[in-house]
Amino acid sequence: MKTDCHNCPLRKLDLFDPMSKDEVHFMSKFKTGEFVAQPGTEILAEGASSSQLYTALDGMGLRFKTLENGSRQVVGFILPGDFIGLQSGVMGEMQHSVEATTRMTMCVFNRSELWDLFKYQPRRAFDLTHVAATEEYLLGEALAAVGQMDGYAKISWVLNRFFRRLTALGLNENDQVPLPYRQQDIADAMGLSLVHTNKTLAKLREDGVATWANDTLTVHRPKMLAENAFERGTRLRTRPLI
Amino acid sequence: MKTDCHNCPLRKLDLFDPMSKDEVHFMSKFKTGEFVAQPGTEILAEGASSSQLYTALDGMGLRFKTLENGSRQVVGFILPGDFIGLQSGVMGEMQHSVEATTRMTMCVFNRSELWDLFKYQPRRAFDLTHVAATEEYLLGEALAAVGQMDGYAKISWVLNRFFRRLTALGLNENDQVPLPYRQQDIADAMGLSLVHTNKTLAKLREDGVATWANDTLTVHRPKMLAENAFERGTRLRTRPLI
DNA sequence: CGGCGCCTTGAAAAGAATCAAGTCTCGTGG
DNA sequence: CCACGAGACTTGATTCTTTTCAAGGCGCCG
Repeated sequence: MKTDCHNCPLRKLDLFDPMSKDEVHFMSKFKTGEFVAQPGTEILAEGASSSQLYTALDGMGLRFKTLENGSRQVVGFILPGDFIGLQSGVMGEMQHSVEATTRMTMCVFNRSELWDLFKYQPRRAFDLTHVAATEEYLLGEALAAVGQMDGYAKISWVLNRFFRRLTALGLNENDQVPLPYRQQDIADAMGLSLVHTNKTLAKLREDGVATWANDTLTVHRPKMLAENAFERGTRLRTRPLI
Repeated sequence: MKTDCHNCPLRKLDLFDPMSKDEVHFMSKFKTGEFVAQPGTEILAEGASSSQLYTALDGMGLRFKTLENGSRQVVGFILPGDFIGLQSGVMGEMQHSVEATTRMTMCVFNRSELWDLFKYQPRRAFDLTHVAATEEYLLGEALAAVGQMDGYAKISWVLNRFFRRLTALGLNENDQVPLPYRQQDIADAMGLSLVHTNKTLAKLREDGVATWANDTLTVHRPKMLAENAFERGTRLRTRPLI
């Protein structure tokens, strides 16, 4: 195991709630190892029951559902610190698939030990519920964007969200953040066609708002981007790290 | 308090997981009273931190977010058995508003006692997390429908969902279920305009699939409705009742 | 009886999907 | 070293779904 929980690089970020010594100790016992997924690998499959749960430590991925009619809905983007497998852990099986976009490193936990967490670490159990509620919140925001905004606002919304999340993770350098996804991924997330997504990105570029090229997103006018996305003045919301 | 947890009418349904004697006892202490909301009343407001949490006992309501541009996204429909206020309980404030559509009766819990649940009832805490994960699952399904389906499929999807949920609650009589919402609510849930929603409902009626009138949904061809909605052969999924 | 809320319907306008090429980059193999 | 091909990105033209606009109808309550 390369990364010991005691010097977890993620926990140091302001984005995540601090953890007590005891909690860190519990987590380091709870963590059974590390797992590296290569780009394009499926980490969890929709409908599958996994005996492992993960926390993304490094790299990026995405969550998606495949419909009967063949289309794909991206239900979330996985960035470092995100917990993977909650549904499998508490409901028995995943309701969406998870795939690695870049090379990903993940902390591995045994599902069978999840019960210990509830039994002996109520504080951590509460945090896990917090994580679940946060997921629900994020999905609600996404639903509102997909359901109510037009194309220009949708793309602004998703880029703004990436910009803010990645900035909180300390990955912002001169208003540039890494964004290794494909346009098709963003299209499938926002319920737009690839062509329309592409044209909308071009418009945002022409408008001098943001440029996304070479796996890098550059935001020239952060305020304008946030306005386009109807962002409310939301302060940084800290959350627990599992 | 009118309804004692010991003879809770909801718990008897197959839809909900059984509860141990001890758990029922804990819940009846956890429940501090009952609350009746009149139609149109706001039960919880987005951004507000409530000191009370609820479980819908009777009646129907809806969850929604209001965007800066004035539009409204319905993020969920509340039916008997649904837990209300999870986000407020664990994250400190609600991320969407909750409103009563019909007259609603709710079990009331004190947020301050939620911690006891985690500390002394790990099994119930697990169930609460299960509820949170279920919410996430339902939102994911809705996101896929709103993002990937066309109007006809979206309306089929939401009607089919109501039909199945209400049937599981024992409210199906001769393929008729109560549906006291307005067309605007369904439109705001599926990201369609009121006009288009209305025309699509007319089409489903003409096609002999389903008729929705007088707060009652009649499904003439359940199989066809399910097919239109791209429903996968999902068996009834039981869930915990809080 | 009047007004308000909700449902219904037709016509016009707009936004987004689809169709159809064409370009660029990068890794592979001749 | 260069031709080749796959995958991703661009762009224009056309089609069609969905929205917007506009108006009328129905039922219920004061």
